[in-house]
Amino acid sequence: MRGAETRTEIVGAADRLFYQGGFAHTSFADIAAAVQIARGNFYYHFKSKDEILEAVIARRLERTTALLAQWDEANPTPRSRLSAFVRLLAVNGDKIMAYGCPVGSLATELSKLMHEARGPAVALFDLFRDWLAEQFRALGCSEPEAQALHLLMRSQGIAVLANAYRDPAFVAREMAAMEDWIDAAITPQRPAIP
Amino acid sequence: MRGAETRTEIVGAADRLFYQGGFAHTSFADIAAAVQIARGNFYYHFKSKDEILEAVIARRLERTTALLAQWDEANPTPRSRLSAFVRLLAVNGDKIMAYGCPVGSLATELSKLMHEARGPAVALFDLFRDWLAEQFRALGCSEPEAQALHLLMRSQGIAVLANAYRDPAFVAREMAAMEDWIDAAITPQRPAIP
DNA sequence: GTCTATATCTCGATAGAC
DNA sequence: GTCTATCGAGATATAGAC
Repeated sequence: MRGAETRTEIVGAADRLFYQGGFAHTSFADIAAAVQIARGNFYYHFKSKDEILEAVIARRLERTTALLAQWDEANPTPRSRLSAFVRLLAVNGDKIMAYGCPVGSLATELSKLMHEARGPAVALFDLFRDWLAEQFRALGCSEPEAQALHLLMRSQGIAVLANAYRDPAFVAREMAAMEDWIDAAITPQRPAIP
Repeated sequence: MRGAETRTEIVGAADRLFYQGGFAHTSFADIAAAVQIARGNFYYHFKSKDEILEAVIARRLERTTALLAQWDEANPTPRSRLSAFVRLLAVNGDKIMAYGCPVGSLATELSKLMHEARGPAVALFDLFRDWLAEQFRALGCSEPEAQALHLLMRSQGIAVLANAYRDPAFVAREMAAMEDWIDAAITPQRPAIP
């Protein structure tokens, strides 16, 4: 029963290497070196490289779902849950500055490769979008989906520029701006001239 | 003197193919098929694939500089110039939904490849950042560089999600939100309690 | 299950005829 | 300047011993 364990290690290493170096640029030799197994051994666990990618995306979907559930548990109010999302940019700050956002960069790469796994990769965005929309809905906002996509859009823009410029001050400033935008978005609108 | 013409065609085709399919995934065979020359002929014009990438980035820097100058000429006010930047998302809407932003996706890819041309690719961001900051400065804003990076951040986030979801309504909505943000940013602040 | 050895392909790059 | 022919490296994938 060592097999299942090896398979898990392969998927974990592939997940990390696909994030750090991209899917196409990561070879079996790279993964084999990380897991310390022979190249030929891959094909006992996976039929092809695309099948490893499928498993990596499935793993990310599981872990993201678990992360969102953990955020639900740790934060009692929808407002504090939105802050948990914003804080992810700080928690993963160093990785984002080095490699960008794992969700966005994979979706962009698979789009350019016209890879069939592009759809499943975009499903990772769906998880965040639906969870964010749920929070805005709970706060009584009028357009929870649009507001969810707006926050997702900001996180992606921040990740791209954080990776380009590698400036922690930029990330901190834009995180604060996200918090301000959230506060304004969930404040009931008053007419300009009362 | 056909040589210079061929070189220009190679760089133009490489520019388009690097954008559509990514740098690493685009082969000499792909470029050769587009320009209709033999593979071996590349090495009369370029020493290596990296040298073609250098030429592509140089071409993009030139063309972006020309675009910004054209925006300056066509728009008399700094405010209308900022709108020209926003409108780029609509002008290139179909390409962005299909391939993402050419600047952001190249910078992200070269970062993952740890390619030496990452710096020159990020210089494309600098052109937009400095030009945007110039407009905010002309409008008397207090933090023109930060505001420039904020607009750049939004355009990148919109491009990533536009490529993921391919929803023109999302792009249109976020373009309008960018215009609203600009109007609020350039409005002289009044104290909350007059 | 894991290994070694190898087949097959594509890539970037080179050599030399024209 | 452009071509054909080809090299060597590295990729995915397969075959078969253990």
